[in-house]
Amino acid sequence: MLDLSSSLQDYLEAILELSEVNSTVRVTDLAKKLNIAKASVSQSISKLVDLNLVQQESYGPIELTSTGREQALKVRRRHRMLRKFLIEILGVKPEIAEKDACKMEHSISPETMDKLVDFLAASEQLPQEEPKMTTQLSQLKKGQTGTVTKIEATGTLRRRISELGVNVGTKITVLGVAPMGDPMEFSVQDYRLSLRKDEASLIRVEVDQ
Amino acid sequence: MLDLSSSLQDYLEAILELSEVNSTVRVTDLAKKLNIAKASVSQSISKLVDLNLVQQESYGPIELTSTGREQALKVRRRHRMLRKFLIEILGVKPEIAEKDACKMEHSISPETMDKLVDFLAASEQLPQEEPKMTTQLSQLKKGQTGTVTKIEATGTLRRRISELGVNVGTKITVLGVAPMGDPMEFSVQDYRLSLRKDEASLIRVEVDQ
DNA sequence: TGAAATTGTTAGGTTAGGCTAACTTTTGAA
DNA sequence: TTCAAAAGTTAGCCTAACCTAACAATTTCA
Repeated sequence: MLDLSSSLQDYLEAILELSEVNSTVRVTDLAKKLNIAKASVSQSISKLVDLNLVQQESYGPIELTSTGREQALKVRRRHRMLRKFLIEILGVKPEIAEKDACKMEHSISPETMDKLVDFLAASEQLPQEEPKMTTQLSQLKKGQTGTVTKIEATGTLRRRISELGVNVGTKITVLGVAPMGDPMEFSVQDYRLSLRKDEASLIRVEVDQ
Repeated sequence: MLDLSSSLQDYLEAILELSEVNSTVRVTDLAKKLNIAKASVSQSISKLVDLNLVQQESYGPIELTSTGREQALKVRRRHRMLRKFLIEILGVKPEIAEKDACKMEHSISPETMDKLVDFLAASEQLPQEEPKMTTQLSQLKKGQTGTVTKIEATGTLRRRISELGVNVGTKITVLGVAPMGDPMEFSVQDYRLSLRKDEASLIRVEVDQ
């Protein structure tokens, strides 16, 4: 694992986020998202290109390399875990949790992160309530919101889903379905997310209301 | 509350720590503790002097002003709380907890810190075991270790004791007693601490072993 | 299709927080 | 009491990450 500065990690994470919403990621998008001057973004991107984490031809769009994507996913995973912890365990307000997670993600060691994940897992097991009626996420209609009760995917897909911020307890809303019924577009914790229908069918949710 | 950079906060905290162990704090001590070149320390101290947080005549020892001391105590309180949280709640190893707390203390918002303190307080109340035999901390002999069960001090003194890192559950060891029986010298969480005998008598402990 | 608007880059500057080397002041031991 | 070692300061430099201003490339659309 490379030793990236916090700032560069933030760039990677932002590129990842944007690439899931927009078809191309451009300097201007990043500048707006991170609230940094275009010129500064441009310079930082050059650094990331030198590090082989990002590809960009002059004046062209920005794309993560596979190493870059890997790094970005790790960063985001930490970010989301931390936020989840702050919100669900400590009861910090979401806006503040978001900001703090953003800053803390850079100072927390892998060991502590692991313990934090353990703690989250343990606390999720505790409240054993009566079984609820659940459906596949893919069954929800546009506009409906559900709370994830179980992730039936395994292996890489399970990990990926988790990295995308979808975990037991997460609220997820259907934003829309593509013309052919696939993929589906969701909103999770303020992020947009696309999943293929067969992927969504491996996530069980309890429909809200 | 001033808006100090993390680095300057670290200096303040280190000065406070050193001032409790040494009679005077010098540039060299700080340089060694923080692992930073003397020249850099010297410069940073000038900044702190400009900010009225530290007093120093040229070539003389370093002393916190009252504002500086206040700031330093706040920083240390956050540091210790975080470390305590990492160790006691998450079960992170002390060495790692120490390092992480050091870095995280600068990125955590007051709101989150409050929640964290609440959480610690709540988790301390849960395990209600049978009452134990306790004594006043002032009754311990040199070399004995006790676990704090109650702090009977109130108001400012109570706050001060807590800021010094002494809280319910804290292990505290008697390092020695001054010739006249006062003050007493303790070791708490790797720090040295002096308390007057009458202050120590307001802390109840359960003797270890 | 070509000028205006948008997007991206370059040049040059700032600040914080480090560093080394060279200097000055203080201290303490012969 | 004097002078070498230790302690502290100053000068000058570096890097990361930001900035603005000016310039270059690319789109867009009239």
